[in-house]
Amino acid sequence: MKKTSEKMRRKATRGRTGAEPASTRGQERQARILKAATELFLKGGYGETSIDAIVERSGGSKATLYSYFPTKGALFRAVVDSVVSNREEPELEPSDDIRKALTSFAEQRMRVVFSKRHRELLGLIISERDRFPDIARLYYERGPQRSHDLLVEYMQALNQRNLLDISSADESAEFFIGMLLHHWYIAQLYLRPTSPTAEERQHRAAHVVDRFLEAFDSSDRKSRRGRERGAQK
Amino acid sequence: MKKTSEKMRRKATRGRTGAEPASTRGQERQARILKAATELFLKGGYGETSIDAIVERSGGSKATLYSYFPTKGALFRAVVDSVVSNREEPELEPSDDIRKALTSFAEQRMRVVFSKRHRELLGLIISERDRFPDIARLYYERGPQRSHDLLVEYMQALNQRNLLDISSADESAEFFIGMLLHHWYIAQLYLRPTSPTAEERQHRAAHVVDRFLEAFDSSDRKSRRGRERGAQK
DNA sequence: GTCGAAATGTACGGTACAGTACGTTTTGAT
DNA sequence: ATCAAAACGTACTGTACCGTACATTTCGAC
Repeated sequence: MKKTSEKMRRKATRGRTGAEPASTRGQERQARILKAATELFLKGGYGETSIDAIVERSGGSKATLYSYFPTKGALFRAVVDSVVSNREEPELEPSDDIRKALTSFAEQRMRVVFSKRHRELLGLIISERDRFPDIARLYYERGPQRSHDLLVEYMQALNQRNLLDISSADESAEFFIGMLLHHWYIAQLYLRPTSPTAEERQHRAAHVVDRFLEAFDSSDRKSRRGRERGAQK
Repeated sequence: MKKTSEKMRRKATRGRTGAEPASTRGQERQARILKAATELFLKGGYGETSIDAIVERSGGSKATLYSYFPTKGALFRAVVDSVVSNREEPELEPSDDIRKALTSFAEQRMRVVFSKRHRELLGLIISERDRFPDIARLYYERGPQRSHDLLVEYMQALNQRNLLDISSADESAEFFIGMLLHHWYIAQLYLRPTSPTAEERQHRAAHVVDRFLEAFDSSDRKSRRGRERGAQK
């Protein structure tokens, strides 16, 4: 056992901590594994995706995989965690132009929720809900919950300034999002649908905002009734 | 061999066909197996439920099971098929009292959709959507689709008689159901929630119908605005 | 180029499970 | 009581797969 100073220096510069990948090489390996696992898990689910398949796709070896992720479940957690965390955050520009703000929010939500990636993610999370309930909860809080809270906050602010006529901001937000998403959401869950086009999303966003304001905005009431009348199936 | 008349009569009444279970005994065995399989599949999912477990619970033997259901997948199909087919059908009493009709419809839908049985069924169907896409489609058509169509039909009728002011019955129905179900539906999917109580369901049904009529019923407009004002969180 | 750590490949242990084979027991009609 | 069909139970086959062991190769810093 010799203590050569070079090695000690090297070790010192790295600042490695037990868990985290030390070198660039390690990071790269780990990333490759995570990527392969993500693709396979999203496509095939947990039970149907074998470690061997992940190893083969990642190009690495089984032992390496297990040196980074102690178990299949841990790898799964890491995958879903990264996917959930790297998703587009819900945003709501708190403009005074209510129609514009709501429409933009609506379109953004639909773009995210009805994307291919999200569709795969949903199936995965629901399928493994019993095995990994904490993951399902994490998703719920970062996704639907967060989006809901954002909308509630905005509506409460508007309500206090009498720009909106709402008895319960909570319920109004639920209604708005329900109108917007529900129908396509279940189709997405049970059929294997194609995502709506940008046009369809815009169309729907506009209609939902119209109806919503019609029911909730006292000043705006009955204004655009004529315009809507013609151009719908 | 004596031919006593009683027995011949009995056999004649049976009318056995090749596939179908001949005797009472067979029917009973099959039913026991199906029941056990239903319970286990609904609770644990497809992959997690083993044939041996089903056999054990049904009290029968493996060979018997395989004599009725050629494969695990076939048994699963039979299970989901029976559960889906024996569900409560969506109903809509086409009364002229719009509020009453919609409210009753709404409460019925929620009672079904947020029942424990239905919650389990959803998870199962979504989880195995890739393995059994036809089953998912069957469920969708008999459940959400059917309920939607029913509502559309009703709304179109009302619209033609100018009792409702709707540009697209399709869209209106989507909005109504979305307002009604979406929020709790999602919670049910991602968390492991308790079903809403009868009171909560009534409360929500009333609110949804109110808001809906406010946005869509030209005659009813602005009538109950004051009443709603107080008693909401 | 040298050396140690990281990565690889392969093979294996252990286990869980779908489906089959077959000898034995139960059932229910005559 | 008798007899055939149905049900049973147990053991077995084959397979898929998680996780480990280990001997060998590659990499990257000096």
